Amino acid sequence: MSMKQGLRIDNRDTLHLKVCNVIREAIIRGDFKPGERLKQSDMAEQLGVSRMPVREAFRKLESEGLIILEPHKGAIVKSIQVEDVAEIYALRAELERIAVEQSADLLTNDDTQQLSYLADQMETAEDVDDFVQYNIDFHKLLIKRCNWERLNTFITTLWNGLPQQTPHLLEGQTEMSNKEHRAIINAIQNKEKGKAGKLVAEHIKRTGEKLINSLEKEGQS
Amino acid sequence: MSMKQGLRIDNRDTLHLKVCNVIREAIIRGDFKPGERLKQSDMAEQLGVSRMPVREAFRKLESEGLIILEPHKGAIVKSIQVEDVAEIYALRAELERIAVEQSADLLTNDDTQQLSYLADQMETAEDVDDFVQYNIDFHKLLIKRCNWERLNTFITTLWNGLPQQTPHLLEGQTEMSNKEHRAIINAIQNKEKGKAGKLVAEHIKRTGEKLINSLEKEGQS
DNA sequence: ACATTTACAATTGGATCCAGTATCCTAAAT
DNA sequence: ATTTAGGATACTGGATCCAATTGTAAATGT
Repeated sequence: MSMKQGLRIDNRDTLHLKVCNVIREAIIRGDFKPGERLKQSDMAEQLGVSRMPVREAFRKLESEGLIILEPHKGAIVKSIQVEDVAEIYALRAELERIAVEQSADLLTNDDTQQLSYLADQMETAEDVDDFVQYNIDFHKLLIKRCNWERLNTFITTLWNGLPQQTPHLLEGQTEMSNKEHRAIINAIQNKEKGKAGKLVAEHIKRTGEKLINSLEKEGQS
Repeated sequence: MSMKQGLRIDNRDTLHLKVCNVIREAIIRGDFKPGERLKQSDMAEQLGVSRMPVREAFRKLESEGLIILEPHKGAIVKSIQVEDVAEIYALRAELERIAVEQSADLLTNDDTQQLSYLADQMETAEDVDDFVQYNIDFHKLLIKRCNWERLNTFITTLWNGLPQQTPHLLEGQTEMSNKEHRAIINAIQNKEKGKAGKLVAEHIKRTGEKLINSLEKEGQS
């Protein structure tokens, strides 16, 4: 079994999986607006496949909470209220705390170096979009070594739960986040997993509250 | 639009939903053993439907974590290790704590009366199976008024995660549980939702540890 | 005798076809 | 004029059919 170089067949995923991924990305990117109706036939035609893989993709996306499927009616993109944001951040705080506690001891030196690197990048990031991407990588890396499968899927579901187009709302609070990131890294390097978890939870809670504040202000205007 | 009397059509669920429910019950009941292979065609024939609704049901069951679908291979019933039990109870403890905090204020008088009733039933239950059923109802009722949808589905997933055939392992620790149930009810009646949540979490953690102990002892024998 | 290859059977994945339901529009009736 | 019944349309849900992949077992070669 040599598998020397990259002469691999493009992608051995099944079709409905590819379809699912494409649609998921589109929804998270915001290409399909909340409340928008998604038709199997249109989607199938656009992607150049039959309706079947689209149907299966829709089922999966429903289970991930990205769309709602009503019998005989079809799929609509789920829309997000402020209360959803509150829920997502509250749950993220608790679940990622647990995940970090599981993961912390198993992080390699490479991992912690990578964490520092990402913190550097965030501190010197030019625009907010970059910051957001590094931030995502940072949080994903923190829990990378957590072996609890259910926990991981729950967290991913929450991450996918809100379209990633809110970065501008985080403006002007990056300094605080950067401080907290450093504190988290410290705790991990000192093998204080309990503390690391606690810091992560507080960090998420705080950013959640900030985000909700911004949303409510924006709603009023 | 009066809708006076109950002349309703039996069941307007779509077929794949019915199929899904039937299979789920069977797995949870333990009719299909962990590791067992489930064939679409067999299942379809047994249920008297085509393969199509079975396929869709399988997808849903996979998303609930009850089976594993490997491409071009098929479905196998997920098997449970001790570590899974640890995960499930740890997550249940935290998530149900949050859910109770959300739910507590919204519980009606009827609800709390029903809680007391269930506590009574558990205290006087003859055999363990009855106790287990009342216990399930009790915990479900505690979080009944929680409006966080994602949280509810996570908890349901965890509940379905382990086949319900472990009651005999809980033997001889019902007294402790009964005490804890009463304490929880008290906290709720006193509108101390934080305390109620904490008690629930501790209660779940404790039963989880007990269960794991029993499993490990059983494993050795 | 053992390893490797090849052909075949079994099963899932994908496409197409048909049926049933929901929605929208029009026309009729009060 | 407004409401309601009827029907046309369009979409989803379910059945069937075909293709692709995997595993097994036989066959061939070393």
